[in-house]
Amino acid sequence: MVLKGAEELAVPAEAARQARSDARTRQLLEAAARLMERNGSHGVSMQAVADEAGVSVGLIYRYFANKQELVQGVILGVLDDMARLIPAAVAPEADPVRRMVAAFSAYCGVVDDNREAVLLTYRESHTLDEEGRRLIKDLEVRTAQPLTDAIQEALDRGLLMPVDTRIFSYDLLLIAHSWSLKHWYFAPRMTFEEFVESQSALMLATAVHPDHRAAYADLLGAPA
Amino acid sequence: MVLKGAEELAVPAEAARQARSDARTRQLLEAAARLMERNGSHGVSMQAVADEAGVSVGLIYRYFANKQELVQGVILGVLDDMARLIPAAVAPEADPVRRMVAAFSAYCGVVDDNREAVLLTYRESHTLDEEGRRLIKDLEVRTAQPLTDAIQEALDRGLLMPVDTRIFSYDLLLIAHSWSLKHWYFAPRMTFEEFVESQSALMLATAVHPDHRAAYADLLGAPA
DNA sequence: GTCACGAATGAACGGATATTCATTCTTGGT
DNA sequence: ACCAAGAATGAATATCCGTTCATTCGTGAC
Repeated sequence: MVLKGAEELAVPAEAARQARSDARTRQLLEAAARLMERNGSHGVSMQAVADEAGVSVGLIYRYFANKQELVQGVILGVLDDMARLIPAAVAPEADPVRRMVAAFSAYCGVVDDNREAVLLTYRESHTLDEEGRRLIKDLEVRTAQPLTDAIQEALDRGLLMPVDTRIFSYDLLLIAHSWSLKHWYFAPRMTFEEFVESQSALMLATAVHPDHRAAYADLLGAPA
Repeated sequence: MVLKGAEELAVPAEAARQARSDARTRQLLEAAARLMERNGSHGVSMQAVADEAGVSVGLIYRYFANKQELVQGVILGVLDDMARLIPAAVAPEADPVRRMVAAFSAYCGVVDDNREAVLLTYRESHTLDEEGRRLIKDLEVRTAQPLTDAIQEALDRGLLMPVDTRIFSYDLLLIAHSWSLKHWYFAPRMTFEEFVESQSALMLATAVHPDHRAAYADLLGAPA
C-alpha cells in the first residue's frame, strides 16, 4: 500500500480543489435529479442536464464516466438522503410501540417530501449494473432498520401480536412508499396527514396485543 | 348515429379479415411484451419487436400508429389479464374471512406468474399519455374489487377489527405486488408459498377480531 | 508578469433507431 | 385465369443523443 496521507496533507490547496470538485458534483447531480424526476433517465439528454446545470456537456464527463454513472449517482443520492433522514427523524420515544409509530411517520414524511424521487428509484433501478443494484438494496434495507428495531423491541416486550419482524417491517416500508407509488389512489381520498394517521391506526388496531391496546388509545383514531 | 350493422353483416369476408387482424395485433403485443418485460420499453427497438414476432418493421405501423401506442397496448394487456384472472381465481369460499384470504392468495399467485409484467407496469406507466394512465388506474382498482368485497363483508359481520376498507384492501394489493417489486428482498428469505402463508397469517393474526380468531386457527401458522 | 496546469467549452463524430414509402406479394372474388 | 385491394416488406431517411477531444479560459505559484 502506498503512503499518500503525508503528500495530501502537505498540499493545502488540495483541499480547496477537492471542495470545488465536490460542489460541482453536487450541482450536476441536483440538476440531473430535477430533470429525471420529471421525465425518467431516458427522457433526459446529457445536453439537457448540462443546460439545467448551466455548464457544457463535456464537463459532465469530467465528473462522471458516462450517463449510467450519472443516473446511478442520482438514485444513490436519493436513497442516501433517506438513509440519513429517516433514522434522524425517529423521535427518541421511550415506548417501543410509540417509537414504531414515530419511525413509520418519519418514513412517510420523507417519502412525501421526495415523492418524485421515490418513484425514480422504482423506475430506474433496473438500468443500473449489478454493483449499483447491490448498493441500492443495501441502502433501502438500512432505511428500514429503525422500524425493524422498534418492532423487534415491542415484540420482545410482548406488546405486539406474534408477527414475523422481517415481513412486518418491510410491509410497513412498502406502505410508506405507497404514498408515492399509489399517490393517484390515496391523494384524492385523503390528505397526507390522514394517510399517516389511518395507516398508523390500522397498524396499531391490528398488531398491538389486546392486553396493551388501552395504553395507545390516543393513537387509534375514532373507530369506523 | 350511423347504421353500420347491416353493412357489416352483409360482408361475410369482413369477419375473417377482422379475425386475422386481431390475431396479428395479439401476436405483436405478445412479442413486444416478451421483450419489454426483460429490457423495458426503451431497451427494445421496433426492429427487435418485428424480429421477435417474425415480421417486418413496417408491418407494426399498420397495427400501431407509433411506438408509444405499442407500449400502451402491452401494459394495458398485462393489466387486462390481471383484471380478468384475479376475480376468476377467487375461490367460491362461503366464509368472508376465508374468501378474503383466498382472494389475497389468488392475487399473489397471479403476481408470481407475471412477475416481470407487474414490474413493467410500475416502470413504464409514466410513458403513457393521460388517457392511458386513466385506463391503468381503472383496471388496477378493478383488480382489487374481490379483495375489497370480501373485506367489507367480513367487516359487516363483525369478524374483523374496525379498519378502513379502502386502505386495508389497497395495502393488501400492494403487499401482493411486493412479491414482484421486492422480490430481491423476499425471495432469498422465503419461498413463494411461505410468503403467501406468512402474509396471510400476519393479516389474520392482526386483523381478525379476537372473538373469532379461534375459528381460523388452521390459517395461522405456528406462532413465532 | 508569466507560466503551468487543471477546468471548461462545444463542435464534430458515430451509432442507434423511430418512421416512411415505393415496391412486391397474397388472397378472395369473378 | 385474372384482377383489384389489402397485407407485408425492408431499404432509405431524418433525427436524436452519448461521447470525444482539440482548443480556450481561469487561477494560483513564483
